[in-house]
Amino acid sequence: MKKKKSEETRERILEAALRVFGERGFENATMREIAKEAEVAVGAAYYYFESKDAIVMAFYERSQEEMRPRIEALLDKSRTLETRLRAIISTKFECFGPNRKLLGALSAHANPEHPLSPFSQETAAIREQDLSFFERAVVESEVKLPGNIRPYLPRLLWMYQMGLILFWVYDRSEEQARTMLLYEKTLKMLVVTLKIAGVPLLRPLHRLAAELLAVVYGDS
Amino acid sequence: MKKKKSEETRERILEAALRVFGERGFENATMREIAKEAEVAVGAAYYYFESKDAIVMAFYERSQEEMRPRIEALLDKSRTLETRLRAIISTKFECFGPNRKLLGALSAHANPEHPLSPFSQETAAIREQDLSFFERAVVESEVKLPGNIRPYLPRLLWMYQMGLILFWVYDRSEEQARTMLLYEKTLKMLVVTLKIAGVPLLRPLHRLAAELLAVVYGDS
DNA sequence: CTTATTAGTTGAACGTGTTCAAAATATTTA
DNA sequence: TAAATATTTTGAACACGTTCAACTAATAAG
Repeated sequence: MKKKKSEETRERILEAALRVFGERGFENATMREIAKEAEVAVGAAYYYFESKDAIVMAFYERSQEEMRPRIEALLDKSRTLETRLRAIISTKFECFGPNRKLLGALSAHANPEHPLSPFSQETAAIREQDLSFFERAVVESEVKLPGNIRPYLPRLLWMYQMGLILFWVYDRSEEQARTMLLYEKTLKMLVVTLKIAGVPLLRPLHRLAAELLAVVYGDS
Repeated sequence: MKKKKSEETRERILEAALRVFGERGFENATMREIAKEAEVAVGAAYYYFESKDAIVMAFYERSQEEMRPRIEALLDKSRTLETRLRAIISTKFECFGPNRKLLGALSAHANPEHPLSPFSQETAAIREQDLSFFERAVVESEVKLPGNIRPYLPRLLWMYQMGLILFWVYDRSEEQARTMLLYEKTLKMLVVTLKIAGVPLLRPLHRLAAELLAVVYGDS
């Protein structure tokens, strides 16, 4: 017995839940059906997971664990900012792919006070780790940016990613083709923008941008 | 009897609901309590409103009706893009002010398939009218912008507004001071950006931006 | 005025997520 | 091994949003 039996039960419930979510969607899936599918009583599901939402949280966490090594490996191989960003974001698309619809039923939660929101206290740990990928991508690249803006770049890129994922989640086009176009074009724009960011013409924007970022992210 | 009695009942339920939402928050407010507060049976609330969400929808609609004349009057008086934008957005802040917290409980819905989402089919009418304000603001201003980007400007500004409102809704700072700073600084950046948008240096960005917008907003 | 039709109102009942006291099972202690 | 303790499992019960058949009040038709 390598794994504790309770660990197996937990896993069985999580798998059952993802199956039912996939069939019915998050809202229409009932805890009773999930329990039935996992061959346990309703109460058992609540013994392992605090709530229906918490099951999804567990899914997030498991996904993050799966993606981390893949992303780290790709980051090791990549040199430019562009390829680094591709490494991170493409991996997300791939790993979340099978559960894209589930994500859609969830991202109903932009509310930072909602436990499932990517901006909430509860998801802080995951978010911070994710941020560290962008920190690496930036630090290990040769991006020239005013010193008062540069510290915010990782967080900006993270936000950019979140927006892209949100678009993707609700993208109804074949194979999410629209998201992919968006992905290509915005990434190119990003690169061009960073390239010309140092031009004197844009100086007045720099000060404003720095002040703006200080407001948004506190004075840290 | 100027107003039909049923109209009064509907109004009474709506007011009661907003009171209870204000006290308890949207999630914690129960239909039973709202009905009690309005001195009707639960069923009556459902006779006038399709669901708990629908009550909020009615609130949206009523707010829009209130704001329209105010915004139109301000637009008549304003000449520059900046003051026009201020007219629209400041009015929102003022009108939604008393119910800011309620909005927070709701904007949990970024999901365009959720009826209450500002991106959903159900809110299309309201959204389109709102968009028309930005169309006016743009058309009646002297903004120089490449022809392939200009058509999208109203929608971009609308999005900018939505982002600002979202930030505001979750702004926990005293008097929402952070949002106000964000408001000032982003607006200034917007103006500066539009002013220098015609510079040749930025030519490569124009093509990318136009393609990008075509992807996002279809080919309309 | 009487009757028929429509508009408004009621509250019990349904299925939901969630709780919890009790039971069953596994583990530790003596 | 036997008893005590901890872990896991159970499903009835709760409060919620919502539905709906039955009822009452208002209005229209004859």
